[in-house]
Amino acid sequence: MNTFTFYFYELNNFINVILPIPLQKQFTYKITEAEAAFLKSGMRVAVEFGKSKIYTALVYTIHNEPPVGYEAKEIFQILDETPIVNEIQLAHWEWISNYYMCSLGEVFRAALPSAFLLESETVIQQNIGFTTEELLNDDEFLIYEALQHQTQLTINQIVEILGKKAVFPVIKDLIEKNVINVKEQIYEQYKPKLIKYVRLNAVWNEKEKLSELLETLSRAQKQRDVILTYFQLQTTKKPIKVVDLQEKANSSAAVIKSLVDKDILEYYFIQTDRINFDGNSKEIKILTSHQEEAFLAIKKCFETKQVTLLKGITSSGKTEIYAKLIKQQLEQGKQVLYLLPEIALTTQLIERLQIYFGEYLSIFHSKYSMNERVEVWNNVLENNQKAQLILGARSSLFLPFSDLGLIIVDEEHEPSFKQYDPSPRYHARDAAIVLANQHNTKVLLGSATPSIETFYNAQQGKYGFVELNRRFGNVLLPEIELVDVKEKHRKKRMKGHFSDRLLEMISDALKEKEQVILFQNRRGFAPVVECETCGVSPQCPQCDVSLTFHSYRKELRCHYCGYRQAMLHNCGACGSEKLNTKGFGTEQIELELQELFPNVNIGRMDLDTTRGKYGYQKILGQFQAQEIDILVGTQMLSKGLDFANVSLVGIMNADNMLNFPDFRAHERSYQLMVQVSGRAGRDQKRGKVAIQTFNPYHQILQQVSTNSYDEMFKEQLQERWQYHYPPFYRIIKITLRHKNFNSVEDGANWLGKSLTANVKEQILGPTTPAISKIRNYYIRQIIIKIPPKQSIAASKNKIIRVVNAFQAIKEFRSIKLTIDVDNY
DNA sequence: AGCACGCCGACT
DNA sequence: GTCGGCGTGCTC
Repeated sequence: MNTFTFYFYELNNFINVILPIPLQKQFTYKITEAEAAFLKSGMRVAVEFGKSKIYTALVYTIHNEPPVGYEAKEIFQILDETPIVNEIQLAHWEWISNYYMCSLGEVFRAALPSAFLLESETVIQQNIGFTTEELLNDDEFLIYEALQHQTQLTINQIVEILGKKAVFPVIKDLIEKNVINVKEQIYEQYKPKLIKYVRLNAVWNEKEKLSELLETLSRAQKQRDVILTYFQLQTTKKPIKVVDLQEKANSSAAVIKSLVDKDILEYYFIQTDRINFDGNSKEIKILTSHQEEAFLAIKKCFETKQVTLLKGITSSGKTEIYAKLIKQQLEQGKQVLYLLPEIALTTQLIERLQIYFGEYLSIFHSKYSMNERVEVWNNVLENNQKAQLILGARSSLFLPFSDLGLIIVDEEHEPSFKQYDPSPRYHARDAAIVLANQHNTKVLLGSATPSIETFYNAQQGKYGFVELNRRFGNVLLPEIELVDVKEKHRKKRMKGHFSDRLLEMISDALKEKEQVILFQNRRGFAPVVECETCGVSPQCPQCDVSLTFHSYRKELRCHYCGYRQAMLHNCGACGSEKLNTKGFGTEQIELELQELFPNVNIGRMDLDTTRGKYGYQKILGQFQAQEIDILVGTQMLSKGLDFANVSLVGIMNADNMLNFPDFRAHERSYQLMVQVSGRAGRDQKRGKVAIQTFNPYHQILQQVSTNSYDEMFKEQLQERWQYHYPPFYRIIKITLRHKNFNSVEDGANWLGKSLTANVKEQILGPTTPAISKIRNYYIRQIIIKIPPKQSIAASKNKIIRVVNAFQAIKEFRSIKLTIDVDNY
């Protein structure tokens, strides 16, 4: 080695990586010259972090600046041949991290399917053929010896064997000396799916053997049937799946297995993609003149505006317009992202788009398995045709698009586009607009009841605006009737929670063999159980809420922490046996209905009945097949379900949503009621909606019944301005949580004072939220309102400085603090 | 976020 | 006398 190359080697190579942890810092690792030439931004590497942890990190930058103050560690292993994350994504992540005040690592963790992040349970195995034991030092020999008895060792086991913590240098040495390898499957959790096929053993292939074959099976009727079915299927010349054969022959796996055991049949495997479409695609319906008009208007808006809002009432045929826009992009070879709220993804919409775009369409949401998600990711990364159109929930925003032509955000007003719990707390609609900007492409927002912010932006000319006011086939909007429950109570015309008017309407619908949907925005049986004698109701021991009674299992549950206990027989405070229920939920409605209409099939759809991947489909399928006459459910009913035979929608109690303590309660109530109403009367007949309320003169109810979105918007906007809410003021919410009541109290007060002193904005709080304790953590909140025309970025910087000062105080170090930007 | 290091109570 | 509780500080 001459001096020059020696010097060159000393010219160090480093990478900065993103680690999937909530730390703002970047971490620097040392790499070799060869690694520097190979690695690219967006590839994954495994790195040692701390003394005994290995993380999947993402290469961010490659450089030659040695870090000051510490010696950089070397990377452990390179995990990718080519980048799995592209430059646009990285830029987008950076925006999310800045805007939503979280670390890049948190975005990284949320963005990648978990299969791409390796499990920390690292396992080593012995390399076959290593025999030169004399090369090993003591520690290494100990491990080598252990591997003679055990095929694999975990890091913890190695720590035990060696009796010390720093085991990575030893492992590294062993890898270099070719003694061991790190088990591959740790890095690649993704397994391609294998399908089991069956074929005839080659021995029996000749025609004349057939009779001989059947002869040998003359005494096994079932097996004979299978063979005969096999020959039938074989005529199609396609590979025969074991499941298909089993089904067609009306046989069992055991019968086929015994044929395999007799060497008559044999199994073989073909690798398939999990996500496959095998139907026939159809041409998009020709647009009606109104749809065509809207389509052209959208195209026109896109010439000057990056974002366009399509406000189209329920069943105005928005989907067909989307389809035509999508088609144009696909024909140009561009990728399209179609975002939908999670719950809407299980519905007929998928089927419809599948018919139009089957071979282009991939679906991506949280109920898909890890493996399915990796497949979609790879297909998008390689820009494969079958993933050119992505239909997905908010997280599909993070897929590795490289050539996006259009983003559609359908049901734009839906609150579920905002992520609340694990950071990053992003809003998918807003992040989609930024992403589109980075791809230099367009966004179409669609809704029948746009959010106040979006409609305001459209009104201000920031977004393009197109309206579609006619229902497909000119079906009339449902007739909405407000039922005054207070009045009915006074006149004693209530049966349980049903007014005589609603019951009459239900009977009428059932008489016509039509279906009914009843909406109650609360699950369970009765929210609160109260003692008649002393007024005490049972509380959750871990949270500041009353327990909810679920009659099905006769138990009390907490909807915040999942705590459950058996229903009490007498009051825990005074011992009285007079326990009463207050309020009502879906379960109780279902029960009352069963008594009122004993011969009618009733279904219930809420969180409790839709667990599991196909939970929804099952209930909805039954409803579709008209096995269920009345469907009772929570707001999951409101999402894009089209049932031709539903003529009546009943809203059991409009008041509890209107009185919800949130600045959006009125907007949300309006949206929800309009969406639910839209389920009534899809075909020729005009649907009916009954809304039961204690206050029929409430302006929102009036606006719902007269279908006055514009009036609702004007009124709400006025209130937003008056009380300093979005879209005029921006809101950042800080939440503090601690197991100790006094700790949060002190911390929140300190933070509130410091924010007031250092940040000019309106600081509200600290306040105690309506639910002051969850899972034994006491909660305090501080709201920061940023006035219009003030730099949000500057305000955030000031907030960050105060928060850093807060966290530097050791008494407050144990307080869990979350920042939620645009917490609406 | 994890995880190790470090200093005070109930137990073999 | 030790095991283990969770406070505190660091991770390239």
